[in-house]
Amino acid sequence: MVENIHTVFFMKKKSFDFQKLPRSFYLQPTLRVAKKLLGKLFVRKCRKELLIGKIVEVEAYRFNDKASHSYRGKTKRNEVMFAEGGTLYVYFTYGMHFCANIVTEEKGNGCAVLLRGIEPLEGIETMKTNRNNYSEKKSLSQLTNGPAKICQSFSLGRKENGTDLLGDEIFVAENNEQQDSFLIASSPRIGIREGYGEKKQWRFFLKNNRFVSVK
DNA sequence: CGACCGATTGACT
DNA sequence: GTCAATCGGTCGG
Repeated sequence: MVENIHTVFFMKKKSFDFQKLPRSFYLQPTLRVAKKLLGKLFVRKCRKELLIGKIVEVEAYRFNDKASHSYRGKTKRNEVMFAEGGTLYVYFTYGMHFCANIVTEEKGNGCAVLLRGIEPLEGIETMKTNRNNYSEKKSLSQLTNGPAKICQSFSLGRKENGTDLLGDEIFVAENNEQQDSFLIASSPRIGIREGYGEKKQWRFFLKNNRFVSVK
C-alpha cells in the first residue's frame, strides 16, 4: 500500500506541491529511517514563508543506547522522545543551543534521529536573519551545517518540541527534484564519550556534500 | 544542595 | 589547535 499525502502551498506567488511522508515511514526501524531521511526535504512554515532544506546528515539514537537521552527512561525533558514516530523532539543543551530530532518507531520506544546537516534551498535570507552571528562573509555552507545551526535558521525551539510532523507547520517531504543518485557514508556519532557507544556507526551523511557538519 | 557536564558553537592563539 | 559562553538535568552527599 502506498500512501500519498499531497499538500499544496501557494506562497509569495510560488506554488509548492509536497508529497508529505506518511506516518508509516516514521514507524520503521530507526536506523532505516535515519538513512532514508537523507535527501528528503525538511519543510518549515514560518509565518508567510516557507523554509526548505535537503537533509544531508543525521544520527540515530535508540533505547538501550547509552548515548541516548531515553536511556534512563522517561523524564519531563525527554518525554517527547517517547511519543509516536513522526513527532519533533527539540531539546535545549549547553545552556544556549537547541537540537532537533525526528522521533521514530512506535509510541514508547524512545528512538529518534538527530538532524545534523541540511542543505538550504528555500527561504535562505530568512534563515540568515534567524541565525545568530551569521555574516555575509561566511560561506553559505556555514548556515545549516550543525544541529544547533539548523534550529536557529529554521526557528526551532521549545515551542516546536512535540510538533506532529503530519501537520502543516513542520514536516518532511519526498524530494522529487533529486535526479542523481548519491552515496551514503557512515561514521561514529559526533560528541559521544568513550563508553557511551562511541563505536556505533550511527551517523549517516551524504558523501561530498558541503553542508555536512564534520568532514 | 553543590558539582559536574552536555547529541554545540564561535572566537581566538 | 584551545577555550569560554551559559543553564538545566543528573547525580552524589
